[in-house]
Amino acid sequence: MSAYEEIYAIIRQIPRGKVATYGQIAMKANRLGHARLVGYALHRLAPHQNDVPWHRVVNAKGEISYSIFRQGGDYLQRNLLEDEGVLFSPDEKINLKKYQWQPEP
DNA sequence: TTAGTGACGTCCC
DNA sequence: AGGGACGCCACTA
Repeated sequence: MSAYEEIYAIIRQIPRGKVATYGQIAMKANRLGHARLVGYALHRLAPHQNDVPWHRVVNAKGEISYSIFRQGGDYLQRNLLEDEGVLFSPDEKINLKKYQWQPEP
């Protein structure tokens, strides 16, 4: 089981209507402080891995982080989240206080 | 085997 | 308050 598969497994646990931050996932994957790995794992995520809710992963500020090379991707992610009931602030941010996933112990 | 790369987080002005 | 710089590890060619 590679480190990335661990990360994917954790992201799969994010419930519908909630979001998680990269740092949060890194922490649960026993990779404290390695948020970049989480980001890279998602970058490497193949399109057919539809069981991984990648759109529920945002940065620590509650903003959408997406590859700048994929144009329009941010719009797609926002759309998917709004579909699940996650509302955005006027400045395109998510209220983490309200929507951040709090993993069960 | 070595080097390059990549969806972030945090500290310091 | 806002912006800039650095660090970190896994994976591919």
